[in-house]
Amino acid sequence: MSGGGDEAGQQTPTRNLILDVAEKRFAEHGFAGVSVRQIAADAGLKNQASLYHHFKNKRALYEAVIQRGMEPVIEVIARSRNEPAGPVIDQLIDHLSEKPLLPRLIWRAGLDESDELRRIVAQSLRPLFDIGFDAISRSELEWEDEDLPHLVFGLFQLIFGYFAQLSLFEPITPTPPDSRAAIERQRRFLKKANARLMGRPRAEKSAAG
Amino acid sequence: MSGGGDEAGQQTPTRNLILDVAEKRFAEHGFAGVSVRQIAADAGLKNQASLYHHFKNKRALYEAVIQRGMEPVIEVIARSRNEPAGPVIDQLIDHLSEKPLLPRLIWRAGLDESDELRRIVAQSLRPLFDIGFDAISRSELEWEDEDLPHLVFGLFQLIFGYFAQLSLFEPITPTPPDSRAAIERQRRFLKKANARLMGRPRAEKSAAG
Amino acid sequence: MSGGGDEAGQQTPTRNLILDVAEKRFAEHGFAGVSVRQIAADAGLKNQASLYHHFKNKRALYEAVIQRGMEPVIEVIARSRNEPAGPVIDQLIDHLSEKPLLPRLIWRAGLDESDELRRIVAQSLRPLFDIGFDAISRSELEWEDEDLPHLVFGLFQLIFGYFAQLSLFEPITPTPPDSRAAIERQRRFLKKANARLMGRPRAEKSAAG
Amino acid sequence: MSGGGDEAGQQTPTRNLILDVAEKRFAEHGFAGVSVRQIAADAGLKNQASLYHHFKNKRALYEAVIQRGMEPVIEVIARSRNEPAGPVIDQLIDHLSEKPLLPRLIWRAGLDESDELRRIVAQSLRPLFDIGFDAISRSELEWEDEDLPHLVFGLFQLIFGYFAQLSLFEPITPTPPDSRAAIERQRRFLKKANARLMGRPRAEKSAAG
DNA sequence: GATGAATGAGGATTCATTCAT
DNA sequence: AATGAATGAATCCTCATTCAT
Repeated sequence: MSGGGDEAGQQTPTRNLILDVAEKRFAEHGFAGVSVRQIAADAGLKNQASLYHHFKNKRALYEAVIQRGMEPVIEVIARSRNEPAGPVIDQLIDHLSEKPLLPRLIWRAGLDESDELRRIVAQSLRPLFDIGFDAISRSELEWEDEDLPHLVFGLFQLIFGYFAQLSLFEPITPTPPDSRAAIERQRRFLKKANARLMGRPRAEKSAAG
Repeated sequence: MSGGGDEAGQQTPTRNLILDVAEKRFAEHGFAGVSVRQIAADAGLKNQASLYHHFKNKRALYEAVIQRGMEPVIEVIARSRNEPAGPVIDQLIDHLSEKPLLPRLIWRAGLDESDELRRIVAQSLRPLFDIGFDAISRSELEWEDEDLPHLVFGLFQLIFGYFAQLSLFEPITPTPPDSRAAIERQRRFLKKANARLMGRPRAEKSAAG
Repeated sequence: MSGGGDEAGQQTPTRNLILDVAEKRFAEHGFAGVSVRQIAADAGLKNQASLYHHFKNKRALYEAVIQRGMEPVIEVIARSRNEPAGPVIDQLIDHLSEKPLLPRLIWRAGLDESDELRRIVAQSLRPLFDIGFDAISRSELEWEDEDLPHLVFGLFQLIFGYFAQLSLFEPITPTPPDSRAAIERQRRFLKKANARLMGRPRAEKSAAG
Repeated sequence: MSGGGDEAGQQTPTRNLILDVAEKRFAEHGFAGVSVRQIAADAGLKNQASLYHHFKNKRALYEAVIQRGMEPVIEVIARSRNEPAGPVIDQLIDHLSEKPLLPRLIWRAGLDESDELRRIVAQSLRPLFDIGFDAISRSELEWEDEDLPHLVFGLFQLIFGYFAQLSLFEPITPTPPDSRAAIERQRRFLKKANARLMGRPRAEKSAAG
């Protein structure tokens, strides 16, 4: 849960600076769309060679970025074990909306590239999925067992997808999708949607009965 | 001197062949992750130069691929006007699962690149969103007006996201996410989810009662 | 004196059109600086291939342009045989200032490229040089025989150089170097310079004495 | 990330070597007529990429070549301030004949390309023109004021033109135009011509009187 | 006489990476 | 820890040219 990783991640300031700018670039343009030169330049290095002092190669840098990016998400999730879904969603939204690069980074990594990368991401998301399963199993709703993975994955799509693909949302929303207001609407929407999907209907039913 | 006018799209076989292989590559690796050389080679061209007879440059080819890819989706949607949501979902799933490259292509284009590309995609999705609005407005559910865009966008995420990010789903599903069985489960899940989100359950409930 | 050349120069309108636009481009950017594609496009051809119906290859086109360009210059010079230098200068200036591409074309060809080209140009200029020799030999001035080629070549430089390198003249002239006024000044200058160089001054001197 | 600041011109040996071979090539074939690959190869680089460590791009290299080439010319001229025209001509001839690439380089740059280049050249020649004006204004000759720029420019043509277009001179000279003998003849010619143009005649007149 | 298509070679430039300093 | 220099391979794209139609 510490993250670990190939080179254990020493914490020099330059290394962190590189990770910062790389995160930004990779989130925006993907692995293949970014050059080492650009990252080095953004990090204030006068030479690309310097970067190789901190990371074995471009791919290692990419993976370090992903790993570092996933860490806080994992923490948020870990902290939420045994909490009800509502607060988890809240915390995820808080985190994702404060670090807008993160969802795109994860989104891309899941879409992109080698098995290796996807394994990292999938593995990191595992706890989130588990929480989902837990929460569902505590609720009394008529989903069949075989539906559960689809439901969990769907919730993941709803939560992360919004922040990852903000720009596609733009044409149909009155205020910019990354505005405070829009994010709060999305928060409310997600909670309602979650409630409906997770079985509030039943509650309503019993209330109605 | 050639270029294949922006939207004209003459239908020479070579041009189509190029589009086919480019679609595959772009869907798999994204714009920056594919080289013109590779596409040309895949298309059986002895030389990259030949490709430039059909497309002004790499980007133009990419956009042509997107445009061609979006077309059938748009048709499916257009045909579904005034139909209930259920069948629309069915048709979308049929289409997306038969053309597995398409969702990833769209997903990437929405994530990626220039405003231009995103405009194409967003514009193409517009009718889908409109159908969503229509369907919702006909249902009797307690969504507030300002929630509607979020709901519509959420449904889009649920439908396309599954096919676009199959591989992230793999660790938590018993059968491969692109297997017949998994797709049918996803279909059922989507319909149930849609029903719950859209509020139809109520009708069913009352009917059942 | 007809020009002749490799392919005898049929006179189709397209061929002439190509020559026109090629002349312009070659004069402006030199042989290597122009692409066949550009010339074809300028000539309204939809395809570069069409150009090869009229000229064996790029080089042949270039030579045809030079040859065609030199022709009228040669004629002007030929007509001037046995005339005094003054009128020859006048006619040359008239011609060069009306066809501003010509001097640059010749200038470049003399500077550029293969022996072949330079031979064409040098050969075409031969009569001009001969006229120079004639005129000088008729004047009574103290140039020694071995100076004569230098003098003749110098006059060539003065006459053609002005029009070929207008832009270098720009910073030191009050009116644009290709303006009517500037050209008339250059005309007057050339005549005076010629008179001084060729020895007419003497006549003036003796007249003055 | 490198680039060799616009006018800084660090003096690494490789950089100078590149400049040397580029000067030669550019003088002979012009900007468009030379490939970066050729220059890199001539400079002993195993790879074109190395060249880009020293110059941002081909054009920057070209401009550096021009700038470096103009420098000594400018110095020669600067040193000659307030000297009579004769010695200036001598020094220019010495310099130009020892560096035979230079005149062609300048000639081409003045003929060629972007405003930028021409500005560099024109600006560099400015002092030469000024010296010309000075010399003329000290002589007592009947040129009218408005003729002066033309006269100065004419002298420039005579001096540089010979060396720039040697090959056109070849057919009419007994010894090769770049032979010692021919250059000395040109030197004598230029001085005589200068004397005649600049008004020494008068001096002769007064001497005769 | 004109054109669409194709192609080998080469254009400039950038890639990620290494190595000596 | 950082950098200047170098490099092989690859990038996208254009070159001049040919050929079937």
